[in-house]
Amino acid sequence: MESEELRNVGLKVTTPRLKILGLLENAKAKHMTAESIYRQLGEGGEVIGLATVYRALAQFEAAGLITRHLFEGGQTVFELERGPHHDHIVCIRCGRVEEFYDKVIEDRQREIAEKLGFTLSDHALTLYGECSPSCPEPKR
Amino acid sequence: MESEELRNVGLKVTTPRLKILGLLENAKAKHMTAESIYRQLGEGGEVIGLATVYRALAQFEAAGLITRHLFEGGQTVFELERGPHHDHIVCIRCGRVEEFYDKVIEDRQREIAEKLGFTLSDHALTLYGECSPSCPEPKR
DNA sequence: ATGCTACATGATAATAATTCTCATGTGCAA
DNA sequence: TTGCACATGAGAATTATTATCATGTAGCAT
Repeated sequence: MESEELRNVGLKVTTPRLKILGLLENAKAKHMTAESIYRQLGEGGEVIGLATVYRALAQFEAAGLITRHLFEGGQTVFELERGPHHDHIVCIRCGRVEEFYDKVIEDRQREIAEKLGFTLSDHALTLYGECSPSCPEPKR
Repeated sequence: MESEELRNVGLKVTTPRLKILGLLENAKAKHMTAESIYRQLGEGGEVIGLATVYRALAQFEAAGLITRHLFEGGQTVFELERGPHHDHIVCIRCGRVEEFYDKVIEDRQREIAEKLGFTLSDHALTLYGECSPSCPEPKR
């Protein structure tokens, strides 16, 4: 249960945190902005302060429960850290996000960092393109 | 000459644009923020409105003269589009930026996009790590 | 169960980064 | 050289995010 997750990372189990975690688990969209989380909770009758949403997301990220992605266009999105690591490909027209994992790339990254004398701690790889020749306009 | 570059992409040759392009070419730091460009020009006696800096950078980017990178920590940096394509590795402690190019990764990206039905138009790959075990704190 | 205390929350102010507005200035083609 | 579309600068406006602070509460110790 979600309460467990919170306790495990040393965070108090509070209603706002449970709501936010719950939404991230059940929402149709896997990648959400702080704003969209705030809005959807509000629409669902769960009014939670925007500041609390930001705080919770920051804590979840620090605890490793979620990941933050800085996609182009200034949209900062959060995603539940579940399952294996993966990177993203974003459609520049409709905004659709697909995930992928490529062992070759992962390995090369580590090698490259090492060769340059860096201790790799993280990486951000996002591809951008059109998801189909007839992709419609953004939904924004 | 820089005037050429501007004319070639259909932009009028103006003093602010030349100054900004010139700074990007000669500055010690290869990756600069709008703010740092504004500040350095000001210190050099070339006072140019901050809004103009932002405008010029946006136009240069649209014209393909420069590239915009969204590194973690909220810093948006610009870099002259010169020489071959490359990606970056950023030190999470001191902020140092190194560049690298890896054909294997580049090729895989194209293959992955294709496999997912996307037409690749761009990508962002940035590695994060510590540049040395004894790296000092940020310089900010 | 009750109280205590550290931590959490919400409303709002504050910041930071970037974009917009608009009156004025200017590159450059005719 | 002149006209006009485009450029500029100063500051207002927006957007995204973080800080402040008075008040509420989870959860441990009674």
